Amino acid sequence: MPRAKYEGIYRSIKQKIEAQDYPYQSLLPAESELIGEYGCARNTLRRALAELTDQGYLQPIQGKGVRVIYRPAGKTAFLIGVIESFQETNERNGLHAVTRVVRFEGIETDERLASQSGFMVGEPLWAIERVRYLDGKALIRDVNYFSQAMVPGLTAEIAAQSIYEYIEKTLHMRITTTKRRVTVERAAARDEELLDLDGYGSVVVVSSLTFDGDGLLFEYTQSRHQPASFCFEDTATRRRAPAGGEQGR
Amino acid sequence: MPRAKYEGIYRSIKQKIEAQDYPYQSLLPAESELIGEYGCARNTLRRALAELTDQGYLQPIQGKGVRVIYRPAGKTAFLIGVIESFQETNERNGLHAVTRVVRFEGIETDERLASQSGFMVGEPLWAIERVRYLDGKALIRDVNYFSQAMVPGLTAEIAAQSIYEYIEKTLHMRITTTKRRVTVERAAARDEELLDLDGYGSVVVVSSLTFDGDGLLFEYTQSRHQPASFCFEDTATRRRAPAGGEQGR
DNA sequence: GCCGATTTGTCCGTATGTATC
DNA sequence: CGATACATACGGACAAATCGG
Repeated sequence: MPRAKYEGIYRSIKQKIEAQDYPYQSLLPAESELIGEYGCARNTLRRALAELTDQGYLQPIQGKGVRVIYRPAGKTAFLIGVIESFQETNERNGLHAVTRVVRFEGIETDERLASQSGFMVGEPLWAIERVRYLDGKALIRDVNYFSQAMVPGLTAEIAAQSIYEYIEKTLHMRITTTKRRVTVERAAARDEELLDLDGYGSVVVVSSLTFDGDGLLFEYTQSRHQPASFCFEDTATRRRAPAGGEQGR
Repeated sequence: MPRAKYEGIYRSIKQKIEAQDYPYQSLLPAESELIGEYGCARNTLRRALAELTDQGYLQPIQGKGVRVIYRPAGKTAFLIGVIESFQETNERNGLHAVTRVVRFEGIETDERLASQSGFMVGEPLWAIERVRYLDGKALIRDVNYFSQAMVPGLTAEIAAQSIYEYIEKTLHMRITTTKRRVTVERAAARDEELLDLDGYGSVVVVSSLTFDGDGLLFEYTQSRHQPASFCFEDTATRRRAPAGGEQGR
């Protein structure tokens, strides 16, 4: 069960929202009521609500209440603000996935890679290239670089399964933060060769940096997607002032 | 000035990180020290740190400290988890932008639009189509639908400037939450006609729903980008367990 | 391996400010 | 104006993880 009380509350409310027990556009019961229901302090409840707000489920309105702005959506390739492995994503969406490893070797970080990734020049890395098939079509080409020092004992066999599972279950390492950047590039020759591009001349490139539980970089990955199969969702909130100057109003 | 104390602390620390006063990979001073420095309660400081953690600046490590994982990056088209208007984005990046309105009319929500956007069938909308030029090249085609009831008095002239500025400054309405979805589509005939696609046969489509301060939907937009000029960043954090079951470990 | 100091994580209770109705 | 609801801030208590002796 959830280690933390606020997390249990978070899950409970999230579940009620998804079940439309708290329907779209309705107001949640007041904080004071929820506090009674869950038997917790105000701060604890508010922490749970804050998380749901960040994920685009709720919208608090001062002096009025907390509005539900979640609506059931179609299946998507990514969850909002959450790290998921390729495996996990497809299991969640009920798809049959196959991975083929087309390259696996030890290399040393060169200048170009260092500037892209943030690894030190000369640091030994595992360079892995994999093609991901969904329902028989080659849709994603992943190029991973893992620190050899931080992820020892990696093999092509593990790469064919789930590297994340190996890292978490076997090495007992915690994956905590990932920074992603999404761009679109013209398809390289190797993209054309390995992927079913279906007439698209371009690929969606998701570049990501992953940090472990100590805040140390251990992975740099370029994930190149066939465009039609790519989808990404995000929720943003408006901050106070647009950076520059504060005007009175 | 920042209304809230935690926000001042947030900005101060953020600025020190960006100035590499707290360098990449270093540990922040302990909470107890920062509390002394800012003269605040622990919770207040922690709120500021939490925000920086969400934005990918910090990585807290229980029992150890808080690690800085921010590195100065190149200019990007979008900020992480923050709502910005087209105008604001380009001012921040020092680019010269021009907007041309190619369509402006009142319509009623039909079935198809209702299912995409969440507006009620029959609800009167403003339908606006605009092309955005950066340094003389047509890079973005925006198709906006605004609720007439919630955004009265909209004109083509305002659309040529900044609709968000009109909404916030004149209507005194607050923009609070935006849900975005990023996909890639083959270029439509109208994309080819209006945009400088530079040989790309596809466009990046950012569909977004925007809610006002009361949690009510007032805008649905499709923003179609020339692929080369598109960039999107995100920071994700790993949650406890992958949904399914809790295994002991 | 244990213990104690340090540091972050969670939770509580309370007081005050501010927006809505 | 008062009642209600969310927003901010404080201070304290204990738990859990890390690290060094």
